[in-house]
Amino acid sequence: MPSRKRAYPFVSAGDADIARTAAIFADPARAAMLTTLLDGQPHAISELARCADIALSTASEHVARLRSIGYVETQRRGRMNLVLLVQHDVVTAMEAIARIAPRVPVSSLRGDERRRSLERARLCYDHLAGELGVELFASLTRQGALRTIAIPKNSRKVHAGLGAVTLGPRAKCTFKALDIDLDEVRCSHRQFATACVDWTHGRPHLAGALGSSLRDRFERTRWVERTHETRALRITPAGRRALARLFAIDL
Amino acid sequence: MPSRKRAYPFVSAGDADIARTAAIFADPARAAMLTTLLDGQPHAISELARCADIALSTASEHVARLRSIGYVETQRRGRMNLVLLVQHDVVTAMEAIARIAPRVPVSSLRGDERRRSLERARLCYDHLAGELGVELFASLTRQGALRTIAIPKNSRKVHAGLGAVTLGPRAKCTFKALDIDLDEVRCSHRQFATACVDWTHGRPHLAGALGSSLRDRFERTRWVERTHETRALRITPAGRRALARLFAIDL
DNA sequence: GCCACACTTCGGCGGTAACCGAAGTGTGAC
DNA sequence: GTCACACTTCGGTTACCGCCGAAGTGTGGC
Repeated sequence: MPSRKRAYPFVSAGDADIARTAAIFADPARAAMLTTLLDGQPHAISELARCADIALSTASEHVARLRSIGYVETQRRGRMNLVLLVQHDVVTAMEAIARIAPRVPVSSLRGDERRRSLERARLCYDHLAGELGVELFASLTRQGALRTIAIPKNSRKVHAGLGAVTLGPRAKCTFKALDIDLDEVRCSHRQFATACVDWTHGRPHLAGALGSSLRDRFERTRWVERTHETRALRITPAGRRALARLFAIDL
Repeated sequence: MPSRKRAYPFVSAGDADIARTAAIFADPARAAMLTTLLDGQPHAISELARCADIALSTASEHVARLRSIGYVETQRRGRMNLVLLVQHDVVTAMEAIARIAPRVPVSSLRGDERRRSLERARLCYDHLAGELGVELFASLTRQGALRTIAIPKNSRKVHAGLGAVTLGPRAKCTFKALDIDLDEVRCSHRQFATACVDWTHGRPHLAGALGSSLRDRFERTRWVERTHETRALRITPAGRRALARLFAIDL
């Protein structure tokens, strides 16, 4: 962060003000609040304060700032003030930053019930992760809906050993059956489909716009349900049946 | 930036450390240096210092930090120390941040020679912009190599009035003729193809991995040449001929 | 009316980190 | 050797901004 307001150097005239924007995400508390908001649901400010482990007054100030730049909108519900993420490109930016970010060491949740439910099925930003996400990715690849492209040998940097993800020959059919309109997904300005390595299983799950749509589909049809204030997901009986029928997955 | 080292809140355990990573980009000087480095060329530290308008000693410190986290590598050349961007996902992150960033007001370069050459042809991060970039985008769309998808009416947010960009029916043929391997381009982890609105012309030019490849092709064959220490590009006579022949463009 | 609760605003504190100049290191030219 | 030059390291300064608690506002319940 600048220690002094500087004149902007020539190179950035007419360009985007990257520094000022990155500063929004550069605070742990704000980043935690935004991460919570990535799920697309409205959250009370007090809840965001708890997520970020800061005083309510501080959280309120952060929300005011995020609102002033148009990232979130707030809506009074009784005496609560619900916060909703409305600038969807924020998701893209956070995903891109996350790709080059080191992982926060996971130490606090060892061996208990909570950890097991997170390993089973959870949200990773706004897409499905955990065993559920990993198995879905594998199934979609098996049935030819997704294709992973091997990295060419002359590539300079190998990103966690993963190639790119594109649609396979059966994509249209598979996603149509899931009521997902691929053209509409493409219209989101974020990375269309990408693989994200799961910290619980070390195998890839589907991220990007397509991953988000898939998660949306799973939630709308109540194949999975949110659990209170964690990112763990509960797979419903209907979800279990759908997984077996459509993806040959038995968790 | 944190004013105090905080315990990371629960929500981010196992997740990426977004705040610490965003902090790298959150300083105007570092952002300017990185923007300069986006062109993929090696730059001397003194040059970066000039770009960012800071003391050499400060620039040296920034480079040391960027090197310690693996974003750049340095290589001694005589008494100079050349800096090269090696973590390519940094480009993606900066592009994603730039998309949601306000523009730096462009005031200092009105009406002079420099401005005109920037309007003609220049780099926007690592792809072609200015009249050249805008006309190329239009030509590629005309000949069916690119296709822009209209935004569906129910979309919540319109991003600068632009839909997504995908390949058109003639893509394979057109890009093969340019010696661009689409599968290889797909392997980069960044957004495959996207439209970026040009600040000089208000019309889109091609960004993303494909835009970068195109720029690379134009440079390798010397259709365009860098000018010293600005992002303006000079179109060579060979480039002019190629533009007329392959794209029916006459600048 | 009264209280409880969710949030907002304000004042003041404190620590991080960006900055610079000066001194130190290493390379190249002569 | 001597000087010039590109960079590195160090010490000290400064200012931004994230933080909190306290006081203020507005809504809902009784």
